[in-house]
Amino acid sequence: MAYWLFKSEPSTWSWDNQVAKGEAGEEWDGVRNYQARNFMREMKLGDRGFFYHSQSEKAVVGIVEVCAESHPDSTTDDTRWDCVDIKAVRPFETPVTLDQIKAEARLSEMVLVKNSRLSVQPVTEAEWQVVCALGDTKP
DNA sequence: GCCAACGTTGGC
DNA sequence: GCCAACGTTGGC
Repeated sequence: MAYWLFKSEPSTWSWDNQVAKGEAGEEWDGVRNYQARNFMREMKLGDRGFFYHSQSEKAVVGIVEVCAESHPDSTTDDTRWDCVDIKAVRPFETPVTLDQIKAEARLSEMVLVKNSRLSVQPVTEAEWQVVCALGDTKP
């Protein structure tokens, strides 16, 4: 199983919106970046991901699961863009802020730190464990 | 609200 | 195929 991170502006699509979709989950559509799309194409059913709020909040707030593998993005006719569906698994007991992540030496190689603009990114298993521990949340 | 970083587009 | 111009993102 692989681990990922999905970034969203809470004013556009928040953790609460995601939770409201329940088990059905929701398309992670609207991504128009090749790197991000390629990562989504690699995702497998059951892969886990962090749900990250960018902009004002800048914190990992929950855990999601891939519930549909890569398929065409329904918000465009452009065949270049694919996306996956994700569903909420559980919220973080304590959101883990970008500041905390930056302050943690074991997370210095995270894509979130290295390339802050990439909206869908891979997370290593070691990083996954550290962030979950910081958030007092079961991996 | 600003600005730096980065990705994409389009002209050559 | 290169590179300048432009648009967008996201941290501060």
